[in-house]
Amino acid sequence: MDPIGTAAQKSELPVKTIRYYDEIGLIKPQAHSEKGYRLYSERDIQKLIFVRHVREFGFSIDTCRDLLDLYENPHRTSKEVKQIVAKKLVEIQAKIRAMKQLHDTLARLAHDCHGDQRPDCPIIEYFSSDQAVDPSHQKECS
Amino acid sequence: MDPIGTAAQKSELPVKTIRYYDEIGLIKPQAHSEKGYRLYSERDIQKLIFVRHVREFGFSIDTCRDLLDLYENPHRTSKEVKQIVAKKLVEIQAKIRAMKQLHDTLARLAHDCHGDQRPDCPIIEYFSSDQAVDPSHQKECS
DNA sequence: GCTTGACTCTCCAGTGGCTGGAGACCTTAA
DNA sequence: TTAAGGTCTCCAGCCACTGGAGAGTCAAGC
Repeated sequence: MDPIGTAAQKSELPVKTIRYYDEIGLIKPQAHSEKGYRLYSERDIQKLIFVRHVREFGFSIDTCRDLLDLYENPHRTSKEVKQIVAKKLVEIQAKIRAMKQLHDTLARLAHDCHGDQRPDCPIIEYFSSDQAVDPSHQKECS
Repeated sequence: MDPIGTAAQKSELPVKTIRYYDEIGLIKPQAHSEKGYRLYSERDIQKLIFVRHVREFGFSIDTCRDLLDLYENPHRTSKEVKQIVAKKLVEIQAKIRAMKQLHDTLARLAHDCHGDQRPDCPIIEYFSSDQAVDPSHQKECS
């Protein structure tokens, strides 16, 4: 049973984040010391590592909850897990497409811009124009 | 001189957002009515549209401020504008690369997962393993 | 003139997922 | 015994809004 600092080292998560996960009920320490210190079991630390990985893939805390439930449930089906991941894959694909559009439009504008001492600038003109439209029709990272 | 609702229609921004831009000093209305209603000039509305476009490309409000200054400044150099865009392009490229990594890793895991009624699941195993590393070494959209 | 409905105002709270800091308490080693 | 470091709770802030309450204002129709 490790105090929070040790759990932080083992899980490679900040202490603050681990306390936050406790607060929101994502991962609660198995026990508390007499003086109220959080005490994390090895199993708890495995869960912290699990959540860190899941978060690194951009899943929300809510999805972490779902995946953690599946992780803990011996009667889970791989179908459930795969569905969650498949949905995320579609999201990621959409974001990549949108960001490529943003990139290409910006790159074209930058290419057309002289980048010299004169004020004339197709980039500014593009942002000013009434016709300019978000090329992806959705915001980056939204 | 339009009240905020009309400015919202013309700029295609929510009323709340326009009030927020006033509050943070990004775009202040040219005038106020006797009763304290915000009144936006055509120039103000052009700035709102400008900022909407810039935001749609994922630039921060702070960068909007910089670009708005350049937009307003007849002595700007296109070099300054191009530098800002070039920096953003590098950011976007990095994010696209990172997201592609995430995508490919997730896609591989999904491919390897049977997605049936059994609990065995390479996705869960990957998230559980101590060795699993964020393939991009940076979080999505951070 | 009166009512109705749409518009606007300010102020406060919430979003997600933390992060930082204050101030108090606890533990451990020299 | 003292100092350093760890931990606790609580509150505030980040970004860029968004939602809602409650009050005031405006324009149209009767």
